[in-house]
Amino acid sequence: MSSPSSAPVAAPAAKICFNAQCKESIADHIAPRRKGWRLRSGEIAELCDRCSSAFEQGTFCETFHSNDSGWRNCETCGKRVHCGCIASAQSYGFLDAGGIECIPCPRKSLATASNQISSSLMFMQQHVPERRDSPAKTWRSMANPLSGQWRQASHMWNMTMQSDLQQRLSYEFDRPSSIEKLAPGGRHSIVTHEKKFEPERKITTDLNNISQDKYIHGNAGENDPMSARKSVSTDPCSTSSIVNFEAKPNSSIKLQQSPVTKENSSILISLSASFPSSNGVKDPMKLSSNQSPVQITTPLSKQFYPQRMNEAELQVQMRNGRTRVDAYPRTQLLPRYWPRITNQELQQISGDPQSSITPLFEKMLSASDAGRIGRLVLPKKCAEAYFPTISQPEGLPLKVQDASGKDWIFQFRFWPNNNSRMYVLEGVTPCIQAMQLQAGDTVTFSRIDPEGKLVMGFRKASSSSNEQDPETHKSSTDISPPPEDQITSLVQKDGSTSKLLQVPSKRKAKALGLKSNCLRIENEEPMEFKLTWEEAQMLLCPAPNSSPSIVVIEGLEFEEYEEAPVLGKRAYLTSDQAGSSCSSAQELSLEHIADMVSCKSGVSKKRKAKAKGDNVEVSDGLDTLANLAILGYSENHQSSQPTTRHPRHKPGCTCIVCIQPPSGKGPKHKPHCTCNVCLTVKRRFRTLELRREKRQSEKESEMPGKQQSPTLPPEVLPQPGSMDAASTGPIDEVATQKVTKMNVDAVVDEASEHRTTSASPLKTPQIDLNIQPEREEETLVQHQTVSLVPY
DNA sequence: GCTTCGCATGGAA
DNA sequence: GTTCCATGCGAAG
Repeated sequence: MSSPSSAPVAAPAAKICFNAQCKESIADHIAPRRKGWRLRSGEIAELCDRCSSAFEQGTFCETFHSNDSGWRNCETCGKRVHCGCIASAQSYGFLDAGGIECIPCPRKSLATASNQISSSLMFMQQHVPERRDSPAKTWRSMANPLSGQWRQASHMWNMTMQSDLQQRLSYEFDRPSSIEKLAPGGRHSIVTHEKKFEPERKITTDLNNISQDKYIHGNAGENDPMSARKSVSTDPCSTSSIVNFEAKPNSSIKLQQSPVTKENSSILISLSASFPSSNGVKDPMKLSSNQSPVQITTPLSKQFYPQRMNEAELQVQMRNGRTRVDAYPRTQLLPRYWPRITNQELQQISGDPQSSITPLFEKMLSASDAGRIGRLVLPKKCAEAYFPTISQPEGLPLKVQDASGKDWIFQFRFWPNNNSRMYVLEGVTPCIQAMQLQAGDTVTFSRIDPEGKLVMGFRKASSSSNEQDPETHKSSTDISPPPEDQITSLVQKDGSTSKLLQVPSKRKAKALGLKSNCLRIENEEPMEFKLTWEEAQMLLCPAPNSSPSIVVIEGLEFEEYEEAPVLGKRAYLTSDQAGSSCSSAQELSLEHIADMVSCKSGVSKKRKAKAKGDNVEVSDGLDTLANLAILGYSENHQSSQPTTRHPRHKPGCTCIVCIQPPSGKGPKHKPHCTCNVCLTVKRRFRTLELRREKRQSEKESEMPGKQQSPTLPPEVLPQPGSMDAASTGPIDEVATQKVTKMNVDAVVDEASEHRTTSASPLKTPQIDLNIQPEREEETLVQHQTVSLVPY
């Protein structure tokens, strides 16, 4: 350290220590200047010896800023880190799951940590009552699917003891309200952590936090050998007991003796550790929609339903002769049930920024789930882990909120099955229909805290198709967060003329019902669905029950739809009852068309019953396939939330759909209107016109007298005057109107972007915005006789 | 005859 | 071998 005695001899060479609270003079001709932190200017702060030493030793802020605000604790080692000044700005990093971590932490030995975890858990295991049904299966991370860090860490935990411990500790684990309720004032709330470094402080936290911490930093046992301190409190509301696992600073787990042996008592176990919340407000594993990145509570907990579970149920949680805690390994959910909900979905569901949402599980709908029976088979472990305990087969009604905030009442029940139970949610048909779900789609169950509300979200097959097959989690050590944006990026990078989507064949095939004739994918290899843009366009039809509003632009009328177009209906047309291919709209009967249009909810049961044949099954599968062409459909498509946003489009999109106000709202368009909507429509129409002319001229020059596409054999080419290549017969006007009504943008948007962009002043008396751009030459000709726009 | 309910069955994990 | 669960199927309404 420098001292005042080292003051500069020559004044011009003297400098002042950059530390404002020091201001020691530095004489560079006596001793080289010591470097400190990097300044915003890019230079390095020059410090005196004393300050520099403190900085190098990491005690600078402790010395000079101890009373300042901004102190936080490293999520890993618990060390205090000052986050409120530039001097320490590079001494810590933000964790994905929230909180901060001092830089040296990740450098610590992982192997050491792993060993210590083993020993710790072994020790704990010895003190936990034996389970009769403790499976000797490898525990797989149930942890936050968005936390790659934790998932990687937990993946190293392939130990039975972990599994067992996890099962024991999971019960009531992340249920702050219940914990607080059961042990009022006894411990810190999970949700409200304060960040102070208190050696013996007890903070309920998640096992995953601790395990993660141990794994990453490996200092758990180094500085603080495991010590046990019994801390048992009796649940005031039931016979449940609370077992606290406490930890000193820098230790991860301190074993508490498990006191619970009563057959009919429940165990409420929590872990106490000195790893305070990262954000100082909420549990780091909790999600708050206003947090970014999104943090999710690990789906370990047994959901508590104070509003439903009476005391008797709490006390009598035996099932099949087993106690509740011994019932089943609640946390050993199969990977396919791991919630892989995306940030967007979570935030959409959460709504209230003050609430945190805990993804519980998800399930891909089977054919029977999505069928008419109205029974959604629940994975047993999920049902027992996250739903209320039911002792009678009749079960109880369960209120579930969907993503749009609508409440649904399902009957949560079970029936005996092979000395076991089969859990179902009954009465889900309306909800599934409202969500337009089908086999292959995924429903997600989450819980919103603190109210404990069950929320059911969904993800269309299009959104999940690119997600990593959960089965791969078994072997993969590199578990990455859910590819929430994969779909988008996929399409964006292949957005020219085709959408490439991959479907995990195994899962898909299973979800669609191997026993049935639903779309069955035999190949283990990922199946690629390639849709040309034209094909995708042909899948579009107006949303059911949506009525267009007419917008007049330059004397032309356009139909505007509030709801996004429905995709996948082309698939319905591809097979008739006889199984023959039908690719032309005019071959449809009116009934088919009506079925198609009323796909949302207007299909009567009888009609659906009649459609039980291959036709519908094929359509189901192909509908799913067709839906792959959409992005974010499930997220944005909420019939209860009117929007003009096209499902493929993202915030900030300036396309015609996204920039126009909802139908019936906003200013009326006049022929010379110069609003964005009108300008866009005009520009794109001109583009189409120009392209049509260009192609016509090309055809005439290259193939005079021949009106067919060079890529198609003559036998499949449209006859003169036909609507398009797929339309070879007379056109049912009603059918045409229904089939071809679609959002303006859905048709012309990509046409203008993927094709010529030069403008043309050409106009035609009628603009058919329902044309297929590849066929616009024929379509526009057809316009002379077929108008889809009501006058 | 249709729908719903409850259970059984059997393939898959 | 056990358990789970998708689905079939018969009985009842």
